[in-house]
Amino acid sequence: MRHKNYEKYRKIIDAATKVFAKKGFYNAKVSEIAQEAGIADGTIYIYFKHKDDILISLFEEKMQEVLDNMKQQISLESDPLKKIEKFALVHLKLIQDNKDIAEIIQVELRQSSKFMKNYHNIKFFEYLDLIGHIIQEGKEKGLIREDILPGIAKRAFFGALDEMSRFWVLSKKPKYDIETASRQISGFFINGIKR
Amino acid sequence: MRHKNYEKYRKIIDAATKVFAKKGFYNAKVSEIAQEAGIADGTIYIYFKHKDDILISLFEEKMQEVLDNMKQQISLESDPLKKIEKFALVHLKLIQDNKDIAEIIQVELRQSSKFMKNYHNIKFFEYLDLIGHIIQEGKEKGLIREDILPGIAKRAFFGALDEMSRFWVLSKKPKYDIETASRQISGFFINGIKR
DNA sequence: TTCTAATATGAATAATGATTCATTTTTTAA
DNA sequence: TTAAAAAATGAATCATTATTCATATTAGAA
Repeated sequence: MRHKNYEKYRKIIDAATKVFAKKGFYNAKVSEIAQEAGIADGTIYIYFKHKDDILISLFEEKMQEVLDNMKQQISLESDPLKKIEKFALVHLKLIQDNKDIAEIIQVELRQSSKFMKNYHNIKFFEYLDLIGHIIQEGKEKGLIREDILPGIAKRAFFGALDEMSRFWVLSKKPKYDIETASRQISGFFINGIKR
Repeated sequence: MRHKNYEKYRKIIDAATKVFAKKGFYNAKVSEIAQEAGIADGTIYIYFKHKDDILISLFEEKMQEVLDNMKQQISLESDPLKKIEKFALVHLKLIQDNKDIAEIIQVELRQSSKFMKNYHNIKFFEYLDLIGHIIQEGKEKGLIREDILPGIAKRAFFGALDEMSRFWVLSKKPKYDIETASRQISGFFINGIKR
């Protein structure tokens, strides 16, 4: 699919991002996406098999961007504890600069587990594993306590950031600025796990 | 509504819990809920205004239970740091013993923000505030650092627990047992915020 | 330029499932 | 015991929308 006419494929993805973010997957009409993209309803079915397929593709595209960006930013730091700080900051910045992505992650990440039992969200696991690897590295360098389980810690840290962004997405006026929130969260996470 | 015949009201709520948990709100048919409850489709509309109303009522009922249970359990501890440990343990236990509730919280808590912009989820905020109050108390007693912001910390802590339960709900075989997970999470949270 | 294949269109289809309501059953109280 | 009210039933309605497809447009090759 994605080769024929990449421009139009992108246009549909972008339109769908907006519409899904505003209405949620189930309340978004395919015709709205078409309208937002400035094309006919039927055209969508040349690029995507069905509505679900739009969501999955969109999610993977977005996650890939996020992933690439995060990897790049993290690679600039060498100290694992600094990497964790950076992760928090970059994640929350991303959410702030791109609420659509945040909403999609928030709602659709949960949806997908329900309406597509078989769709395994590889990209998301990769994202989680970025954190897992940092923690592993920290343990190896003796910076992080031996008893910390990366499988739990990575989820806890992601969950903390994710809940914070859920809050932002919902409230009109963010109560805390990115730097404060990110400093607090990575702050007590790091204090909590360091040797 | 909820006075006429509380038994049947409960029966519908219970049926809906099962069906929503299995299929998710949008894929759950009202007729399935009726069937599960052993009543006619139309009967549901005697007790609830519409499908959304079932979800909202159900959510509030469940949250009330969770809230009462948690308050009770926490009150048994006097040390704020112990209360935090207890919170994690009770939360995760609840999830394990009652996956239906977990799934509803996971998916519908997010949904609701989308499909009912006006529905403000008071019960959920109350739950979050339990954590907030504990942290406040800990600060007052000089057990928790002065610079910790309860508004951020409570969300981070809840988020950590919630992401952990998401993982459980999704995976067939839980990889970590409740005690380990809860000890880890409350462990590094407490280490992270204590003075 | 002209023909063909690839794309795009959007009106029509067709399935779905929430909600209603005329009818039946059950409960209440006189 | 009986009549009125309340509760329950489930078949019929009715709106909603994803998807299809016959037709039209565009692009590319010859």
